[in-house]
Order: sequence, then structure tokens, then C-alpha cells
Amino acid sequence: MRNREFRDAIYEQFARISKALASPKRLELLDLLCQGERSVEVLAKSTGLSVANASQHLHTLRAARLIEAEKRGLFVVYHLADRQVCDLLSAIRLLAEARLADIEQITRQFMKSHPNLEPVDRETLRERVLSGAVTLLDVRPKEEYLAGHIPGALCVPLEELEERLDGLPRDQEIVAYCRGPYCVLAVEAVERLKARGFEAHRMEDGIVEWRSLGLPVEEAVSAAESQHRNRGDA
Amino acid sequence: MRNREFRDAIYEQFARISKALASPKRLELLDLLCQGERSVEVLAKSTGLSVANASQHLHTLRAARLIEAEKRGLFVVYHLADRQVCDLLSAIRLLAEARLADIEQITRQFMKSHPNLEPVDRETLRERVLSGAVTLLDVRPKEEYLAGHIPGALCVPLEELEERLDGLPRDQEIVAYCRGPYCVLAVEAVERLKARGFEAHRMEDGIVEWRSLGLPVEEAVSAAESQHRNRGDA
DNA sequence: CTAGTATTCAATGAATTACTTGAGTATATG
DNA sequence: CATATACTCAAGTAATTCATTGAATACTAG
Repeated sequence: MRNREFRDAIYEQFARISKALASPKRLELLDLLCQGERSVEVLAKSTGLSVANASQHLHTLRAARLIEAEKRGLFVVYHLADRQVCDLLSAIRLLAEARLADIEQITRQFMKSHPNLEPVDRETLRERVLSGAVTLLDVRPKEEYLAGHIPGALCVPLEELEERLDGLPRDQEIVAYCRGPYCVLAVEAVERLKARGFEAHRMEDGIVEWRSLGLPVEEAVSAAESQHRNRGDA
Repeated sequence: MRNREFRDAIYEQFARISKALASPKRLELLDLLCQGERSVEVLAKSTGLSVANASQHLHTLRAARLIEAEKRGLFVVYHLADRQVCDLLSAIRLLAEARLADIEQITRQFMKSHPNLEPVDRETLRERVLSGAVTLLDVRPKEEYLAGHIPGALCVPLEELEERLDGLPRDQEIVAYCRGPYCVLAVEAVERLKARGFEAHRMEDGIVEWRSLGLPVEEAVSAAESQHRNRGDA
């Protein structure tokens, strides 16, 4: 039956996409690439992979045409081939959160082992920010802050946190946020702040959730935006 | 590093979803289940799998909580666990179509080997339907027709086509549609109609595309719907 | 042209996954 | 109660995928 051959061929192609996604490490790599372009070395480091292994995973992602590589001098910089890839990742994340009870349990356990990280929810935060009773920190890399952040938030990338401690209020509550519930930048930031005697909390949701709820997002405009587009990682 | 363990655990969970999707046959099974519930036997037959093999694929889909099973007498009827699964599938399909050139080539080649199947696009169809110059056939199973069809379309499931030939006009153009570009029901229908001397064409898009374009869809109401829910395959 | 760095490639063995076969379970029918 | 039907399970083999290792390539700086 010719129909069967056709269908087999077509679904084989669809499966190229899903097979590329069928690995935790590759999902993590894609998640990172959703935030912006990265070199192999950086990707390997952030995911805990060996460079050779990361390179191979990137190769399979590339074979599925989910990402593209660009050689820049000594580095190979990878970026998503299509914005739709982010959508696909969120769809997976959403489904996983909705259907897999294990995820909730894992996060709960993680929070338990980090007992100082009492998360702050959106509603509470909005109130406190509006009343000026709180200092809000965006601890993601600067480019991501420029691409969109919660109004009133300060741009304090995690790497710069130590240098900027002097500028932060010791008499006021500090709330840190990052990309979302599975991003640990804010967790790290809050731990460091607490260790220094600040009163810090973490907002559970990140910019993605904030945005998708239709809440206001401030964007840095043209100049910064195009700079981000052209140079990527600074 | 505790963060790493957490991330590994979380991405491991996300990967449960994508691993379940990482097989052409499982994608096909899910596609079928997007149309409505089905028994193992029916699924096996439509996908060309052995029953035991289909059962195992269904088992892995179930382990990823993408589908659910319900025993009804002698049959086990499977259905999607969540509407979001359809969204995920379309996301994959969309990305695949956008990025994988092979898909276009495969469809083109299929159309070449079925040269009589000149497809009809939406715009042309709308004009012709409005002017009454065309008879529109929905050749999907009856339940799917009931769940939503293009206004003015007749319900003529492919299996019943032969018996209903007498009711179709020989002096007028006939256009058949089904689920979408990768569904071959309409292709088959057009071939049979042409063999009988009808002037038949196939609409390239299916109900899914029609719907997602915001075009009007007629739905059969309560009675028929609940009948569909309770009995499934007739 | 040499040395050094970033990345990829190729080869290996370990681990997973796919499909088949045949047996086993549950439900309906005579 | 025996039999047929629809499905699942277990075991085995073939095929694929994985991470690791060490070598090869590509580019830069001196």
C-alpha cells in the first residue's frame, strides 16, 4: 500500500524532531539556547557535560535542524534555528508539569533541602513592589534583562552580585527572580544574600510566567536590543 | 553541587515526555488518538503495527502519562490524557514542516505518483462552495464529522463512499477533505471517485488547518456528541 | 611556521530500545 | 463450563543510542 509508505516517511520525519528532544541533556542545552546564543564550551560547562559529549549532542540537535552553528574565530557559537523551538520546549514543560506528579515532588524536595528559600508569589510581590517595600532583583544575564524584565527590577546578574552588594538595602526586603521555577539563578542569589545578612526571598515564577500572565514587562529599546542581536554574549 | 542534581532530575522528567514521542509509530498513534478514542486493535490496524507491538507502544505512551486506557468489556479503549498533547503534536508538526526540507520533498513525490490528485486550496474552495458550484465531502469517520466540520460539507465516511455514490452529482465538481495534509482519506476518496467517472478534487488542508485559521466550523450538538463520547467507534 | 585553544571526529564497550514470538489473563458467547 | 476474542506480558535477539577516550582539524597569536 503506497499510503503506508508515505505515512511512514512523513512520521519518520516528524520523529527526527522528537528524537532530537529525547534526552534530558539536549533539552537542557536547548533551554539554554532559548536564552541566547552560546559557545560549546559554555554550554558544556552549564550542563555539566564534557566538551566532546556536548559537541555530539549539539550535532544531533543540528541534524534535526533545531539549532544552527556559526563559527566566530576560535569559537563555534550555537543558536536556535527557529523561535518555534522555544514554543515546543514550553509545550513539553507545560505538559510535564501538568501530568507528571514526580516533578512537583522533586521541586518540593529541593525546596526542603534549601529551607531558607521561602518563595514569594506574584500577588504578594506586586503588592510589596507597589508599596515600595521591596527591592526587586533580576539576576539573569544582562542581555536577558534588556530583552524584557519586570518593571522596577534592578539588573544584577548573578556574577556581579558580590560587587554590587554595597548598593543594596540592608533595611529592606530583597526579592530575586530569574527565568522560572527550574532556573536556579535566583536560588543561588538568595543564598548568597542571606549569607551576607540580607533579608532576601525568591520569587517562584520567572519572567516567562510573568509574561504569559499578561503582566507588564519593560523592554530595553532599539539600541540595547540590536546590540544584543549582534553581539550576543558580552 | 545540589543544583545540578535538581536540574538533572527535572530535565529527566521532561525527557520522559519527549522520549515517549521519539518514535514515528508512537507519533502516529497519538495523531490518531487526537481524532478520538480508539481500541488497540483499531490502532494497530491503522498504523500497520502488530497488536502486541502496538500494545507496547501504547504502554510507553501511558507511562509518560500522555494517554489513558479504559477497559470496556472485551476492548481496551485508549484516549489522550490531555488536550495539550494535541498542541504538542502540532508544535512538532509545524516545526518539522518549517525546518525539514525532506517533508516537502516527500509530499511532492507522493503527489507525483498520484497525479490525478491536484489539490484545491482554501480560497478557491470557499469561492466555489459559496457559489454552489461544488459538492463538499467530509470523508472522515462519522464521529469526527459530528465533532466539527466545514459548513455545507456532506458526511461521507470513506468506508461508506461506494454505497453513497448514487447520491453524488455527476455533473458537478466534488471536493473531498479529511484531517489534513498527511491524512490520506481524501486522497483515497478522490481516487475512487475519479475511477467512477466523477470530477473529484482534494482539498489540501484538513479540518485542523481550517479551524486554526479561524474559519467557521459547524458542530453537531449534545446528543451526537455524547453518543460519540460513550460509544466511540461504531 | 609553531604552539595553543576550541571544537569535532572515530572507535569502543555499555546501556537502551524495538520488534517478534509464544504464553498468559480477562471478558464475552455458545 | 468451554471456547473465542482482545489484550498484555516476558523473553530473546537485533538495532540504536550513549558516554568516554584519544586523535584530528581549524583557527589565532606570537
